[in-house]
Amino acid sequence: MARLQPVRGTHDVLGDKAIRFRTIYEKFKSVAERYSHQEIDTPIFEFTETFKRTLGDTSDVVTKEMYTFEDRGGEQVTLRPEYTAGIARAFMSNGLQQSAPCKFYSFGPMFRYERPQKGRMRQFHQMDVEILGVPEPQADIEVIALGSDLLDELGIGKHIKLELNSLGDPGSRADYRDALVKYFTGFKSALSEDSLQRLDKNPLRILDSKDEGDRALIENAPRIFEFYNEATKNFFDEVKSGLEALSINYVINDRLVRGLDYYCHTAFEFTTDQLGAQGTVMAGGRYDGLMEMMGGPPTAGIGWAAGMERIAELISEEILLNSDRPVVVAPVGNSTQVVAMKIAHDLRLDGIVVDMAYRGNVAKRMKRANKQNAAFAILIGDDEIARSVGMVKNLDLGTQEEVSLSNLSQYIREAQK
RNA sequence: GCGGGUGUAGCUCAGUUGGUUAGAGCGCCAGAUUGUGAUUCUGGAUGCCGCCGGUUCAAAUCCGGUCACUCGCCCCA
Repeated sequence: MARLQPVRGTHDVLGDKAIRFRTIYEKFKSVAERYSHQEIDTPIFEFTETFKRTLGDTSDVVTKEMYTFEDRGGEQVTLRPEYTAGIARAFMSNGLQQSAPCKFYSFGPMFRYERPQKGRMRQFHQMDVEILGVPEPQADIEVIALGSDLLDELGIGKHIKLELNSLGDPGSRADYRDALVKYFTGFKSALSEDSLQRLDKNPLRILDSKDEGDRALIENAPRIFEFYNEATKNFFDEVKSGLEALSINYVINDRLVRGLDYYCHTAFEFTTDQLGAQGTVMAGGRYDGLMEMMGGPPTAGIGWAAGMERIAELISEEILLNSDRPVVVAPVGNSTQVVAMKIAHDLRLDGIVVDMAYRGNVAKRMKRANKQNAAFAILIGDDEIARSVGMVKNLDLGTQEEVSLSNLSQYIREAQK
């Protein structure tokens, strides 16, 4: 027997969750469009190589988290674990260098083979925003402001803080990396096993180790800002003063890093303490080296991705978008079925949300209406048909009156105001 | 991949030192009320006690394994 279970780490989106998702998406779309971003939808899978190139052969995502398989034509393909690679690829595939700068937004499912946990699924959903072809710090400011506005409009800005850092330009970044390796190599025997691996794979990552022994060493490790050159400093200052001009609060976290080499300058995360171990709600940064690394022309890029499921857990009931309450048409007796269906259809053509009470006696059908959270029930019996009226009952007030069929739509619309 | 917790009705959960027919609330269905819902009253059905094996006269209960969920580590949105 087939297991009537969803695959581990996947979930059905329905009911309250669906409403939350839709609310978040509508706000996201509206805010992104106000920043003049265009919608883009890239395929949910790409050639495996696309992700390997961009994420690096040693990253956890590539080494153990990708859903990779061979298709019938023998191609190695991978369900996307993140957005940026696909969008960068689309940028080049479509020759959009011509129309740069490009500002995109997108929303959809992502896949990572991980052990599920609170706020972490194997199929999850992200909203994503990218600006391609703008090396100026104004893009950094705009992208962060977009994210900040969205969280505010979702009513969760107060629970979330913006952590900000600069990884520097490639020059200062490389200097810092060297200094870190040198420093930690001196304490090799004291480092945790995890950090020991990070030392040659991804030394910057040691900085956010939670191991107590590591933390003591990290305290005295060289700080990234000591290695900022003039260009880096200027860029970062512009970002910071821009955020201040827009009254966007941030805290500097010089332990906030990105492992891969194509990242530079701005790195940021919007985090909360209300989601257990998974505190990051939105994260992004600048990746000016990415396109070149993928084999395209040098193109600046900055963006962020935000986790729908995580945000869905934070937003409160009050901001959820509610849909129109339906009107329920209830035929009385089988002979009225067809006429009732026609009445329902006319109402629908007039833009009214209509459900039908399909079976049972009048009490049953009224019950059905009530369960659908209907505002009105319209009883249609032989008697009503003979006189071209419907018996319209207001289910909130318990009152009812006969309304001529030709006035039904208008009556409902007025009453719903 | 590693460690902790939990699996009993559609949902939330009780179930005594192992003891024979496994419970409650909510929800669901039916009736009171065959042209009037939500309230009220009455009645009904909930079930491989996650799955497999072991111990025992006897297992929802104890033991082992397994699967799932969940929390944390790693990593990330």
